[in-house]
Amino acid sequence: MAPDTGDPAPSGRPATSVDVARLAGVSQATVSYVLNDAPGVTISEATRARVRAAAEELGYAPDASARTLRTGRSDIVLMPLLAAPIGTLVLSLLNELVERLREHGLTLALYGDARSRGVVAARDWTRWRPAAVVVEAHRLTAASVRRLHDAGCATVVGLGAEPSPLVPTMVIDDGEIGAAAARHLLGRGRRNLAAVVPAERGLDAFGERRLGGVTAAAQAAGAAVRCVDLPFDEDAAARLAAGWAAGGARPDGVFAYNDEYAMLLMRALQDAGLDVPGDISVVGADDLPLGRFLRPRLSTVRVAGDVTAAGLAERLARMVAERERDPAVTVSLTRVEMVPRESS
Amino acid sequence: MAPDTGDPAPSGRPATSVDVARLAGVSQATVSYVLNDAPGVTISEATRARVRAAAEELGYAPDASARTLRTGRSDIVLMPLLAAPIGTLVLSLLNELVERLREHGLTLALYGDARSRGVVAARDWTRWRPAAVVVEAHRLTAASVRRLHDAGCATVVGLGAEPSPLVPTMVIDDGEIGAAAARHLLGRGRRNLAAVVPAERGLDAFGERRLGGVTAAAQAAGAAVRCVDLPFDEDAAARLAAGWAAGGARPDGVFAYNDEYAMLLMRALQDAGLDVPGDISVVGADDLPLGRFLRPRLSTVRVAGDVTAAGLAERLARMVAERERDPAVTVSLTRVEMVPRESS
DNA sequence: TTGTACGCGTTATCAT
DNA sequence: ATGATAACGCGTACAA
Repeated sequence: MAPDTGDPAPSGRPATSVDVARLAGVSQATVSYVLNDAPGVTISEATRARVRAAAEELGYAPDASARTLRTGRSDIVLMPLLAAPIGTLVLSLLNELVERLREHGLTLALYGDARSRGVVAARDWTRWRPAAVVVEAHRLTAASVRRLHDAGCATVVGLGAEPSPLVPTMVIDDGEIGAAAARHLLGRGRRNLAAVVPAERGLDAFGERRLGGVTAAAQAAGAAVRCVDLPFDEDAAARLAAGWAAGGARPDGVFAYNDEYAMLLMRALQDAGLDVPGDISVVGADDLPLGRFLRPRLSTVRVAGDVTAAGLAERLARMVAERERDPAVTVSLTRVEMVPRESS
Repeated sequence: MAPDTGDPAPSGRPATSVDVARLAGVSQATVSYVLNDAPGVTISEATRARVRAAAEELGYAPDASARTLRTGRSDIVLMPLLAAPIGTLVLSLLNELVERLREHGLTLALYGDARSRGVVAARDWTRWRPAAVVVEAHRLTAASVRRLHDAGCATVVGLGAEPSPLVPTMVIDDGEIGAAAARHLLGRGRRNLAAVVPAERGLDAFGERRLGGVTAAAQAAGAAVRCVDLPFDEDAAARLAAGWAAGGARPDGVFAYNDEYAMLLMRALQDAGLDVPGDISVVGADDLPLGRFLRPRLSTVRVAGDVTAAGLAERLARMVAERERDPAVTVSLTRVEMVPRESS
């Protein structure tokens, strides 16, 4: 561990701008001007240097609350807790997103209040005077958006399946995922489709959307889709597969909610003596690396391949800077791509 | 969408405690006393009711920065960005952890500065006067811990492979994972072990630790361990498997860095005509649900099965309340459990 | 460049 | 027993 040569004066409380001013022999105002590169003030280079040296020597870092209190706006991007589905997408980017936001001077704060919405929630969110609030669009109301703006929030960004009429939205279109899978299966000549979704639906509107996409695409092609609720459980999958193996109304193409469900299902089908894709084609979603280790390799729908944390952070920073409030603005987080492999 | 009956007066800027005082016909101080249930002051129930009603009517929420500025401490738990390995464990709990922290009045803020450490980093972290900082222990130094405490931080919690001499630590003991796997393989009569770890080591001291555990356990039993660097890549795995199938010095038991590596490896071994576990036993780590869908089912080492987000939040809240600073305090986040299945 | 008012909630001190 | 007054924390920005 390297020796830690930090503050030469690790004494008592952190230094304030007054301390810096005293050490540099200038006024507190000058310190502020220099360190913020304030426009419209002229300060000699010599003074600037003295101030900066003093700040460095004292290890000065401006108190965020004091600055926020004065300016009425913090550098916080507040993300009230995301419900599971959106969470998985964003969470996978989280590590890098945080870092990238930092490069734009923004701090990500997570807020845990999954159940409240509307103005009641907005009251809470405004307590830190965030520069931006990024939240599932369905938790917003006209009044809550107004409240956030009134509190100095530069931009309120919605997340959801479709553009919000209230705020600029980042759209996560799960319907398109199901649709891509369905079109693929139909293109392979499958006419009798099934969609396997988690048994506990309603918990996530996610599966619902993916299912909706399948249905729409199939109907457009005049094909049938049946929906199968399946707990994530080997026994349940085995029962389902046994039924299909026994010859009951067996689909010839299945879209699974995600790759994990696809793997569960494929395993069960094979154990029941069915051939994949001979008897039944299987398509998953999310493109887990593990899908390639199956035999046959799992076909899947890849999502958001080109949505990078850097890009998101960049976009967010711009929306803050420009106080973007136009509900017509939408950013699509889901670029969907079918990845055909051997299972279909 | 429900109608949003929030503030009856959605006017201009958010209400302040002065507004509440005026409406309730009391002083600003009284508002503070009432809403904070201040001890040592006596205020009539009638007044309390008036204050609360006024606050409710105005949709009053105290400004967090003002409160922080005054008290010198915020309700923020700051987690400077975590490097990959620890990230996966914590990240999986993140959603719920955030919510649970909220129940204790704490807000989680993520901070993106992965590369700085010591006092330089601590300066940055103190800007929000966090109630707690939770960070990888190796990024701390004596001076930085002092700085954090000086800035009012109630507790600094380290994360790491071993207890830190500086702060109470949450220990993630990866060595024990490798050791559990090795003991299991040895107990199955395997004497010629291999550990498969990611090719780009050093990037994560994680694999290093798991490997160390394997080695130690094997040595204790007088068995051999060879270390194999493997890129996460089907071709590389195929080449490795082909070599072993050709009869070269083939191990009879393999511990893979994690379940994903185990799946990659098992697939390659089987494709190369080797029998698992007949020729080679395979053990992974992390207990991914998908391991059960392999044939044979994947044996694995389960980690942190009983570390819940609620428990962590509870612990953290207590450490804040008690200003826990004793480096002797350690919380183990890794309870390791061998889960034998068919692959070993 | 500097003096100073200001933003808002907390708490010690003082007055009924 | 109840509640008001006022100082304070720290950085920012306007008037001087």
